[in-house]
Amino acid sequence: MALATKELTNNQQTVLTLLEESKEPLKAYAILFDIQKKGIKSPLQVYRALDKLIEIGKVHKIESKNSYIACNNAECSSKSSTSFLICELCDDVKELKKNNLSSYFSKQSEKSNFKYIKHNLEIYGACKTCKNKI
Amino acid sequence: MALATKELTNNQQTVLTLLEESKEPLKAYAILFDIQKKGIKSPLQVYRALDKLIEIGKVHKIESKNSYIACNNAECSSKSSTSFLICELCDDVKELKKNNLSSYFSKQSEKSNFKYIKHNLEIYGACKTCKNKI
DNA sequence: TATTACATGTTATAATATAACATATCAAAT
DNA sequence: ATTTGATATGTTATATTATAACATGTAATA
Repeated sequence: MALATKELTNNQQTVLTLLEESKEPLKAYAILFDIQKKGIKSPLQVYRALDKLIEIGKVHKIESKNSYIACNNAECSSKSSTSFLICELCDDVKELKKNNLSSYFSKQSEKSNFKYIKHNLEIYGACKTCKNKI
Repeated sequence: MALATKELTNNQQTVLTLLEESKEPLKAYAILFDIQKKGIKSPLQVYRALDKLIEIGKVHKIESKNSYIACNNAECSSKSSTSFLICELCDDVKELKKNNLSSYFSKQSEKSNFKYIKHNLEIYGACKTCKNKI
């Protein structure tokens, strides 16, 4: 069965739904806390679901925040590469979509004789709503 | 006294020297292990030294690896922003220096109505030495 | 010399993530 | 229909990364 249509397991779907409904990135133990009523009892169950969801591109990890965010895969420029805009005032996180960053980074990398495979970009600043407050 | 010439404390200098002499990024507890003979006994002493060194731009954290690397500040394009080339084969890490990434990201961010302040970029791929092995 | 701002030392604990192992599920191959 | 292989689960324990809290020290300065 094709990856795209492969069904998720219960645990994976439970974690994904929670992330999709969340307005903000969630930490693993926050996820655990929120879904204990659905039968998930241990951190490992959460981490395993996250690992799988990340692997298939449904979820990304925001490394500098140890947080996880659901991805609208259709609009995501890449399964493995990630680019985020992180507001330092309100902690809002948005994905930078439909960009040419990969090809740009690939060229930049070549200058250092480095073969680009994927990237993680975290841009910190002020979001639309907060930029006026500065 | 000016920041640039401000002297480091013993703990800070000990941690910085270790990182500067290391060929690879080090984790906090690896640092602790390596310098226990120099009187540093607790994780907190390491983390505090790292915090300060990061603040003044002498050290960067590689978020996706929970590792720390010394920075040759003179060549570093920015104290607060970081850009790394990380080899997935040998784990070698190099800083991307003298680049125009900040202005590029600033423009990209504007398209999303986001005010750029700083960034962290981690590019994964194959380094000069390893790219032939793929 | 009192004040201020950092830095230190120490113990304890919080937060994040994985190891190890026994079972279970389920589609595909025989 | 059964065996196989790959993957997921449940569970307990533990490893790894990082901070809280608080008492003390140090050194420049007002």
